[in-house]
Amino acid sequence: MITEILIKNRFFKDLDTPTLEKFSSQARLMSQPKGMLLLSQDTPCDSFYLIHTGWIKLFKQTLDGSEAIIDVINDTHIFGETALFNDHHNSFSAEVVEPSELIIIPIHILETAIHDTPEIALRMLKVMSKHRKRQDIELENRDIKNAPQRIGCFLMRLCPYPYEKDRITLHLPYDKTLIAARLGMKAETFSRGLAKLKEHTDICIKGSSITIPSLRKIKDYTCAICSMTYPCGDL
Amino acid sequence: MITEILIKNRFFKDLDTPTLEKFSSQARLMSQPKGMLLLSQDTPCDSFYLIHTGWIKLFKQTLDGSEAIIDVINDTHIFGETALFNDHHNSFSAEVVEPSELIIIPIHILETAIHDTPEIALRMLKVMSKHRKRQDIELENRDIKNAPQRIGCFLMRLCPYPYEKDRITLHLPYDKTLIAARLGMKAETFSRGLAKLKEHTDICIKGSSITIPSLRKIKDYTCAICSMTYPCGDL
DNA sequence: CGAGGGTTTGAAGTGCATCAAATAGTGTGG
DNA sequence: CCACACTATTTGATGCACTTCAAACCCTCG
Repeated sequence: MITEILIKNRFFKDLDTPTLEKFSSQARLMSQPKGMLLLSQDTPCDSFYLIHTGWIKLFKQTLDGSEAIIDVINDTHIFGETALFNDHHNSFSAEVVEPSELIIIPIHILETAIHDTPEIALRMLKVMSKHRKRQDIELENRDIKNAPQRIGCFLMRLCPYPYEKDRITLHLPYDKTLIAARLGMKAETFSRGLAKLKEHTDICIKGSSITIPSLRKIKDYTCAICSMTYPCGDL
Repeated sequence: MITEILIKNRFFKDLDTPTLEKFSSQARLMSQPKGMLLLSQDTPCDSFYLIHTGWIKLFKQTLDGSEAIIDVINDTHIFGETALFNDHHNSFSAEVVEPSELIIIPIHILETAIHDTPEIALRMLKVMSKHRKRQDIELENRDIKNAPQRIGCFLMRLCPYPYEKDRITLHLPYDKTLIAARLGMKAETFSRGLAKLKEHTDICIKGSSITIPSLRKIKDYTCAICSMTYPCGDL
């Protein structure tokens, strides 16, 4: 079961059997309800996680009690592995925001695998490289896109690939309040921004499900000022 | 000469001689004037750079002609290495913003070294991990700090370590316009923000040199809402 | 059905951007 | 060494996007 999940993931796919075995033998699959805190910023941590299903919020807590969202990630993503290069601490917290099934693996397995198996080190580099690109885009988005445009970008990235088909219906994967925070705005701004996006692109909003009659209109409105060329690809 | 520069850098220090030799034999030291474009976004690139002296701006160009600053980096930093995991392209451009001495190394050297030398892969991971932390903090800063606070944070990180000494005079490493962009604000906002910071912390501004009578005041004003604990360390 | 959180809406405030113009600073050629 | 040209920076006035505060609405779940 666990092995099956692992080999479907880019990071573990097509590894030689002994290496894969090292991970799978120590991995545990677990279900976690909404609200569960998995990592606590600056606290020692000796495991990392692979998301099988669900959504996880990564965030930083500040001295005055507020929080800054770093990312909200779902299946195929790994998190907590940064502790490896940070004295077994993570510089952020992680919380379940939608019921999730996670694979938890002792980080020392990853540590020795990186040292002993060049292929693992290489894959780790690819993971980090992808993350870097993701964060670069996020910074750019905050810099140059306004609220409705960031929302449009968010919606487009939720659309199943290939994007070509018209009339896509999707439903928001987690609370609007959290989407707002993820996009660096307040819940009220998100609400109003979505309304403005509707004016421009004829999307239809019913609670948490959204119907997009024309992706091209969203693209014209959202991507015109971006450095990425549509489609943005998997990030 | 080149070897001496390399071994002073965290990434190349204490490597075994043959490995170091592979890099140094193919490395070239060059001086580049302000304004020189070193990397162009989405253009094939087969070298990466180590900054010896000077400052380099990494940025993304958007379809409508504006640009978003990803980072502005100086000595000991590496850039362009991301092409390795991106089909020999970089997803950003790089420009010299202060006269710089750079070491340029063919990226295939790095590529084979990563594959053949576990130690190199490991160091690469550390570099990327550090970069990740840097970007996470940047995102947080944009989220929760206002303009004067981001300026304060920027100034504090310019201060020589250890920070304890009072009455530090430093001078801004590059144009105020660029610092503004780096901090995600306009030049006018930077100017006014610096003035506001002065009200709160008694810093003294003379052109591009700034005297800080009390680091504690800046810290109180700037770091109170941050997730990092002062001092922020080397990032 | 009712409590409590998520979401929307309205009104008012704030911070930053924009536009415009003045000032300071820098490098150039004479 | 000076005057000019050009850029960087500052300052002022105004506008807009987003936030804040407050209240209503809605939805879900016990």
